[in-house]
Amino acid sequence: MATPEDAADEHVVFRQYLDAVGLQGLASAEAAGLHTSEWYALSLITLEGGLTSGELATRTGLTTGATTRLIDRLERAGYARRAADPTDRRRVIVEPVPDALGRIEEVVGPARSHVAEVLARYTPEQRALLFDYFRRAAPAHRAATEEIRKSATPRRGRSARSKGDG
Amino acid sequence: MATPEDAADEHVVFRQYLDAVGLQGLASAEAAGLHTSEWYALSLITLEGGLTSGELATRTGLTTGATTRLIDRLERAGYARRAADPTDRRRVIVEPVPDALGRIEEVVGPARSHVAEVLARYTPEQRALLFDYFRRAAPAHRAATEEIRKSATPRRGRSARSKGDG
DNA sequence: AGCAGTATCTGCATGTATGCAGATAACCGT
DNA sequence: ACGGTTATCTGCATACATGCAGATACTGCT
Repeated sequence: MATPEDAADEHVVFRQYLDAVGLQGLASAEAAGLHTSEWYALSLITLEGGLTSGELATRTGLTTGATTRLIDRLERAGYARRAADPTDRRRVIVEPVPDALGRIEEVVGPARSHVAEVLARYTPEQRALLFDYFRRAAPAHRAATEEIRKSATPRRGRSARSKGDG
Repeated sequence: MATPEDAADEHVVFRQYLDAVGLQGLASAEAAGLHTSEWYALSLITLEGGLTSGELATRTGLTTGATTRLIDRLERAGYARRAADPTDRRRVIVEPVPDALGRIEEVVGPARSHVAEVLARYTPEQRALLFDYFRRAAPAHRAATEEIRKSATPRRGRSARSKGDG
């Protein structure tokens, strides 16, 4: 289980796995009727429980103006809502609608059952190990995301164009 | 490791894990300078080694016209290229450029190292189990993706509008 | 050879996400 | 109370992905 060949194999296996999970996320987003920026933002606010518009702008890398529209869309789609910040009335706290998670779960449902089938083939001890991994890997992936986003090459249509761009 | 509370816990852990992986995929796509449809298409062609334009259209759910443009963008971005089908000269085979995978790996690099750190904390036997899971889970996620895409509610701006839509 | 069917590409129109800059409202220190 | 600062929103302009319909090139059958 540790020959050089296996290492290369692991490489491929892992890539394909990440790919499959990522693509499933894409499909989920689309099924939920959300574009990636919206999906990303929704993920952020559900994870944090709520973020101010400005925070959301920073985290998504969008301008505050674009973020306002993003929140509009999220609200219109029924996934999030604006709430007042009791300590600062300028601020807008964007929080997930109570059953936003439920609606997402519904979309992701098929995935869950397919994976559940796979998980069912393991012993309780093995499952425990897997969940231990999930627990530890999630923060690692989040850290990686931060890193990737920081290094992201601005794309066509993104910011940093020589001309006005918009 | 199997009380009802843990089940709920597992639910959350798994959701957050999937979320983290999915978001990392999004970040990778963006870092690669690709939109989600392009990322998805690229994934398909690398996985299959090559697809005809029509096949790609079917698999992505786009029209053939939109697919042509998609291929254009993928080509322009240097990830894919058009090749002639020797058996049918009408056909165009879209295949990944030789080092497309390498460029993607580069983008995903940070993720790999973060996760590698996590994996390093396990024993070889445990790692073997984890990779066994990756191997089995990937097809499950792909199946789930298919299912989700099939059930996908056409979104605003998508097809199935009462009027011309475009 | 001719014709119907098929695969891809192109022209045109549209919806939409986004950036930028200015407007508005609220906070905070003096 | 006032002025500077900060948070969000709105108006305008732009780029772009996509759909649809027609054009073009090729295949396979008769």
